[in-house]
Amino acid sequence: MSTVGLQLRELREKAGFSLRKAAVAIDVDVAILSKMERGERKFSKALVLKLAELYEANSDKLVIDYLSEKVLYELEDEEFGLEALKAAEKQLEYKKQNTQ
Amino acid sequence: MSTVGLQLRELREKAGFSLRKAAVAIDVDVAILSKMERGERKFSKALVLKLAELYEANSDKLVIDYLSEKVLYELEDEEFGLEALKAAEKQLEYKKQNTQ
DNA sequence: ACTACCTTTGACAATATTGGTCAACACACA
DNA sequence: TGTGTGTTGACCAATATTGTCAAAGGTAGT
Repeated sequence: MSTVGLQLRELREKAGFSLRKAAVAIDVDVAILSKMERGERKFSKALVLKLAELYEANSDKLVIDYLSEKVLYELEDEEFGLEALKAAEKQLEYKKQNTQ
Repeated sequence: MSTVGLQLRELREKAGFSLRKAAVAIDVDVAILSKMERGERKFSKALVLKLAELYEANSDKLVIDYLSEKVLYELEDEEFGLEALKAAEKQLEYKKQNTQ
C-alpha cells in the first residue's frame, strides 16, 4: 500500500510539476510539500484537495487514504486497535441509518 | 450507546466514590474528571486505565470505546468516514497477519 | 567552472492545542 | 451554618503542530 504522500508525488510527476511549481500553485512552502510527500509531515485535508485539483486527479480515494492514515496513526501500537475500528464502524453505520 | 465518560461515571457511582475522592485517588483535578465524565474534555488512556483499576472494572471494553471515540472524533462530519475506517481496518488486518 | 534548476534538511519562530490549576458557584441536607 | 456534592470559567504552562527561511547537495547543460 502506498501512502497518500507517495501517491501525490506520483501524480505530481505525471502531471509534470516540479516540487516548487506545485508548492507555489497551492501556496505552501516547498519544504513542507517535500516533507509531506515523504511522510515526514502530515498532510492537511485542504492541501490534499488542492493538489488533487491541481493534478486533475480524482480526490475521493486520496481523501479516504488520507483519513485512513490519520486514523491508523492514532491507533498505532494499540492492542485493541482493530476492535476499536470495528466499534467505530458500527457507530457510523448506525448513525448513517438514522440520519439519512 | 453510552460514552466512556458516562460508563465511568456509572462505575464510579456503583463503586461508591464521590467525584472528589476518585479524582484524588487517581491524582487528577476534580474539575478535569468532572469534565471528562460529561464529555467536555477528552480522556487520556492512562486515566481510563487508572479509573478502571480503581473501580475494579474490566478495562478492555473501556479502552476500546475510548479509542473508538477518539477515532470518531477525527472523522466527524467526514463524507468518507466509513470508507476510511474500512480502509484502515484492512491495513490493520493485513499488518496483523504479517507480524504475528 | 558556472548557471540553473531540482529536492532535502535543519534551525527557528509563530501558532494552536492540550492539560493542569484554581477559585467560585449552586445545590442539598443534617 | 457548615459540610459534602458536582459544575463552571478564567487562567497558565507544557506540548505539539505549522510555517518560514536559509543553506546544502544533486544533476544537467553551457
